[in-house]
Amino acid sequence: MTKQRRTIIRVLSESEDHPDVEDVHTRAKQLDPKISLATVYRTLRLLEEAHILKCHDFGDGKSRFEEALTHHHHLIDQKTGKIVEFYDERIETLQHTIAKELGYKLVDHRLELYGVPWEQEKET
Amino acid sequence: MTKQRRTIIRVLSESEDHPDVEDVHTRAKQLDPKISLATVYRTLRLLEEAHILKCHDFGDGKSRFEEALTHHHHLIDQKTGKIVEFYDERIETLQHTIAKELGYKLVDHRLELYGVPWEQEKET
DNA sequence: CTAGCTGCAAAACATTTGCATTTCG
DNA sequence: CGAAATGCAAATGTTTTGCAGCTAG
Repeated sequence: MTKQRRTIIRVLSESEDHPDVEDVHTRAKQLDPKISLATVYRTLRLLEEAHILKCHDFGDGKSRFEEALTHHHHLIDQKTGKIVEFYDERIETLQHTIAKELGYKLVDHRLELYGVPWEQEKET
Repeated sequence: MTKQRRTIIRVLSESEDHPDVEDVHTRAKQLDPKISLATVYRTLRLLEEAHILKCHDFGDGKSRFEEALTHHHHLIDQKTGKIVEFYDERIETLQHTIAKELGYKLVDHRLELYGVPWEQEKET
């Protein structure tokens, strides 16, 4: 448990959004200016493997991280890029049912909705 | 409409799986040995933008492609890497409902299930 | 003290791009 | 012919790694 790891954990626990690695590095440097990008990468991977963080890929080529405190999914606002978190028991149940119907035990799942604010369906 | 593009389209329409770019390039070279990787990348992007192909990211860092003939989702077998395709109206409906409840019009969505064959839930 | 972590710079990937050349229509 | 596509190699962006020095316990 080094100073750098504590710093990175703190950055994530103080983040309300879904920062990418660069973001985490920038925020971490605020607290410890000489922390390196490699350490950020290594620590994030470590924390993800320990199921302390969740890693997402929202379509841009970057990995975004958040604490794995609660299980939830994301709706990405195509207009503004805003990310709305949600949890819905009906989805959870249905996914287990479907997996079972296909002969599988559900181990994990990924769900992302992409939407535009209602009443605003014009294209770019 | 060049020979290379025809070749790449043919490769995809003859593929039953979800090849990554390297796979497509390898298969295309069978038909036209001097086709370049850059052309494969350019053409795949083009076909995706034309909604002729769908691009997926199943967790390894590679883009995998398939024809966009039918709307469906994927269950990835964690044991064997096998990909099972499925379509379920209940999921479709529910996703629209949830988006609407959050104040959004659903434009697109991504769903992947990760599972292990039933009766075989041991870890690696 | 010493196993394990860090920082740095270099390497490894997947993907994109500039440009001279070729091809399609 | 002229616009658009190709091939090559170099560039890009993200993530990983080798290694010497530093740190926590």
